[in-house]
Amino acid sequence: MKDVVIDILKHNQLSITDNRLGILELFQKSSKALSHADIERLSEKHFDRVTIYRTLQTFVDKGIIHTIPTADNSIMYALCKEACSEGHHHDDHVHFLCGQCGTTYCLDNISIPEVNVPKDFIVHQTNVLVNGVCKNCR
Amino acid sequence: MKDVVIDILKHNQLSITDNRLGILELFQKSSKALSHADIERLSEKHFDRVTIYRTLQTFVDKGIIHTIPTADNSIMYALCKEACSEGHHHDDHVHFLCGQCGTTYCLDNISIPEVNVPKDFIVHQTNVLVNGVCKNCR
DNA sequence: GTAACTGCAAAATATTTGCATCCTT
DNA sequence: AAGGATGCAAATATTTTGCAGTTAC
Repeated sequence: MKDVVIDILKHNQLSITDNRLGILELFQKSSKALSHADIERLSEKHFDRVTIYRTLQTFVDKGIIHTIPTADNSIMYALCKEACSEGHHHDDHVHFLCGQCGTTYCLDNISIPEVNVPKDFIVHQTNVLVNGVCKNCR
Repeated sequence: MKDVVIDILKHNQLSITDNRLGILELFQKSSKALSHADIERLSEKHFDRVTIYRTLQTFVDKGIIHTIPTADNSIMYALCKEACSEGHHHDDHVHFLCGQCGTTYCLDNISIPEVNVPKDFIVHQTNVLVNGVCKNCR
């Protein structure tokens, strides 16, 4: 586990620090997307609020995690698949938000359907956010 | 124009006030989605910041406007189609966010494709957010 | 040793709440 | 007249910035 996390940091030319290891492990351990508040709450050692902001931003910039647009506009983060690289995200999977427990899932296996936009528009990326009830809450 | 706006308010048992008329007209006039900041900036009479918050919330509750989940997690609002009613939104259209000018469009004519989720999940609503470049910016 | 990272303080920004006043019906 | 809507002040919450001290390499 820790090795994987260290590898990720090395691959992205980031120095190995407690903070980054801890936060990245949280993502590894979690099958769900995490908010800034989740991270503050879940991490055993207390990480400074500001450092968490900066770490998350760094990870997003490096393509290690991605943000998820949610219906209630809270910011959620989740690990990217390998295809992501700096400045270029390819998270073309479906996100599912459970209205009961508030959990956000990345449904990695389900690919995004083609969406037809007007001819004059250029599509870079498509996000699909499904709201409903997850398997644990029904 | 004003008549339409007044009708909308009446249909929703909301009293007719300058504030609501003004904000609702902004949405009518705009082909794009608006943020709280947009509304503060665009409205001719200065509306109190707090009142705008409350008005937007009221409109969302009543199903007059809906929020749009954006990739950068700013909150955008746009008029709902008639099918929306209190507590129940049916905005199953595609939202398009232009990375150049930052404009959010509701592509009303383009319906949401079916998304297959795991059998254990119940789908209530699907949002599709397309990022790219709009016709004006290419 | 040096550059990058962190934590604290504080600034800037965004959102919510309470309450007295005003406006719509 | 009565209830809802507004605006102001202020409380909270969220995010950003500056900087000095610490850590990774």
